[in-house]
Amino acid sequence: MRIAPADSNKTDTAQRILAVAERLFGERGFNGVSTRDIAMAAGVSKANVFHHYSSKLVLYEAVLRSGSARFNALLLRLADDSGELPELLDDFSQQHLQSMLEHQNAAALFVRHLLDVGGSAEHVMAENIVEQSHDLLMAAFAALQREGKLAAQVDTRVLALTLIGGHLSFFLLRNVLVRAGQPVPDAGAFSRTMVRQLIDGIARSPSSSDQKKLDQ
Amino acid sequence: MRIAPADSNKTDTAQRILAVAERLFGERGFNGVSTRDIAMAAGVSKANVFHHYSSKLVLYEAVLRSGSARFNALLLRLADDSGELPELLDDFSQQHLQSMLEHQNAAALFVRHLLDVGGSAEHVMAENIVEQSHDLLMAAFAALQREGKLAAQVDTRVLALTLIGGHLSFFLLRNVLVRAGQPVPDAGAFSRTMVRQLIDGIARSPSSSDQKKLDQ
DNA sequence: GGCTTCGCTGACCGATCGGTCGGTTTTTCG
DNA sequence: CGAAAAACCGACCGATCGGTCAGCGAAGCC
Repeated sequence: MRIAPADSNKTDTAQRILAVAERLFGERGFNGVSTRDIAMAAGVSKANVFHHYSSKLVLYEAVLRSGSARFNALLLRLADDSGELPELLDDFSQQHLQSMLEHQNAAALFVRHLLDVGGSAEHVMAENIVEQSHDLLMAAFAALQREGKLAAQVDTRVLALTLIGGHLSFFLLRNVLVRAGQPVPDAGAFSRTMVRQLIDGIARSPSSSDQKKLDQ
Repeated sequence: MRIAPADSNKTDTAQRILAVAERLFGERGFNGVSTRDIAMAAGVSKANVFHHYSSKLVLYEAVLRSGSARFNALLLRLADDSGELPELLDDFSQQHLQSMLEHQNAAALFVRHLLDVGGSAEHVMAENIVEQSHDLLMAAFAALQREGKLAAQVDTRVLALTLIGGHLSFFLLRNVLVRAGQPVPDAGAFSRTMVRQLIDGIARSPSSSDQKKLDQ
């Protein structure tokens, strides 16, 4: 508590354990990582892990919480955005995808949770966080629609799922795509192209939305 | 081998073990399921599981293989499709999403694999299957583009990722959406709406593509 | 009939799991 | 300084893990 390190009041060691746990849990899932693995990777004894976190599950929940805190901060920044549709959507898409890739272990963790069927406490927690961000995105789209920036007949819920779904598949498949040989778009180019195609549609040549720097 | 049961030459018991394993692995992941769990759920002794499958990993790979066989059969049916863009995309999207939901455990299994980082043998296998289906979809889109049914400036790779990404997010989030209160579109309606929005774009009122039964 | 093969089982194995405990070092504070 | 508190450790615990093994009973084959 000397310097109050911005994002937490945890000890250095406790934070290091948390960071290592986030990486390992993200890479291999809860059951794929032992407390011995975490202790060894963090350079401490296994007993010390239990000194800072009373159980493996508690540590796991702490990882989940810290990841969700980061993500919520991102979403709140997006809420009070303004501008025209292409730039707005571009900005959000860009930041969302970049954030997924930057914190890939946390992202993987949440996806893993959505796959699990059980109604466990952590599962519900992960669903709550996802639902919360979904609501935020939906609200933003609804506002766009009210202002006439988004066509009235657009189903905003479907749009939201399509947009974050695109990010999801890019995130999950980027390694596969790399192996496939063809040149792989970086995240920025992918996000930009996807948003452009979403706005203009894929059936005809573009006309309604601006075209300026998109032909790069 | 008496009746040669259509899809395999395995014993009844061996098939039952396989089916149970697919469900459990899909629900909880490889490390989240013990061979005891599988044996108990299948109503056999644990030793019998090892009689039919030499190791847990071999059983897991068998599950993966049977899942990929099903999926490949679906893809091949899609390849020799013909018609106009809206119907074509609608058909593919419809069947792909429906297949994901029908075999949700297999789908979950593949997603889990894409999350894992290790270059293990099963991981590579899962990536190969996904890459293969990705290539098939890409080829179909390229043909559409050659025939002029798809706008020339469309990036087919991005389109493919957007489309299956939409399915992915629907698949992952359907439980969350249910909890969210608002009416949840069924898979068919979701797929139809997504394809329509992809074709027409979201920025303007539709004109180029047909509109007939979409206002349902 | 006998003899082999096959599906199947309960009992057991060493290894590893999450978690605990007693004790030692380091830090904090009056 | 000295005492209390917090950080940290090696050794250990019962439970469960994946996997093995000797043997049982029914079916197929001569």
